[in-house]
Amino acid sequence: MAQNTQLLKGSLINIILKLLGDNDKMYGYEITKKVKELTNGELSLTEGALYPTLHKLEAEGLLSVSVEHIDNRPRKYYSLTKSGKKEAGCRLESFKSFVAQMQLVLNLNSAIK
Amino acid sequence: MAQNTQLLKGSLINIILKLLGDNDKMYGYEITKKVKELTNGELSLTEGALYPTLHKLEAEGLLSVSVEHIDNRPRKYYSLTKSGKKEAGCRLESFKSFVAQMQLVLNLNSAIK
DNA sequence: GTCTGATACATAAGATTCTTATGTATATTT
DNA sequence: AAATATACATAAGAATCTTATGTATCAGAC
Repeated sequence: MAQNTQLLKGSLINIILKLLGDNDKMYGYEITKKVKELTNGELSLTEGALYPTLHKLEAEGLLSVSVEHIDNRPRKYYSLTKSGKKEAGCRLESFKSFVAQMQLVLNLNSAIK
Repeated sequence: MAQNTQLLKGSLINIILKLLGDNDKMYGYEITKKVKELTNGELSLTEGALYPTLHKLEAEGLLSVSVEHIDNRPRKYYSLTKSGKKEAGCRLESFKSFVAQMQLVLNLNSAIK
């Protein structure tokens, strides 16, 4: 099943920003499920990486939080703030370009490999 | 010119393995130039990251070195070893799949962003 | 003839980001 | 009753990168 662990360096923030750009509010656990679903189980975010990153983005003012209680359990919904939307736009642009550059490099002379 | 610094986490090793898979021997400085050239200056490897990574891959037995002297200056040519070729195949496969998953996630609902 | 920039290597301190391990607590399924 | 899923959280340690610095040679500018 080839789970791509160990391969997320630097992309976690971009994944979060992208999903919140599309969905307008999501909670942490939901994000982990969503990524698994979107990638057919190939990519797994660990909670140990996710939650601190959400806190960091909140501290930076890119995300806002609202807590709701579902089934007697708290959920923290995150949304992009106004400045978060701007920043997300920039960062995703350059991350997309980075990913494109990676494919460029990886797909040269594919005859050889 | 939007230089994508800060975005290379985890991909450096894969870039090295890919280039050495294609070119059979390269030296460090040449690798930095090659990446700049291939990506039209968008991606720059820093030497502070590159050289330690080459040393590490050598220590792991994936690369072999031969020193040549050009213009009275030493060059260390790196090549994939036998086991390096095997490993490179595996790692590049899963890195390619990771990059593909990234594009998958980044290009959903692009209408919204 | 000296200075700048390119070539070519190297290392070290510090920052960032991830993994792994744990912990708490409730709800659902077996 | 126990295991799994839901839902958050933090902390120690590892891995990987940035920035800064260092050495040394060579080519071209001025």
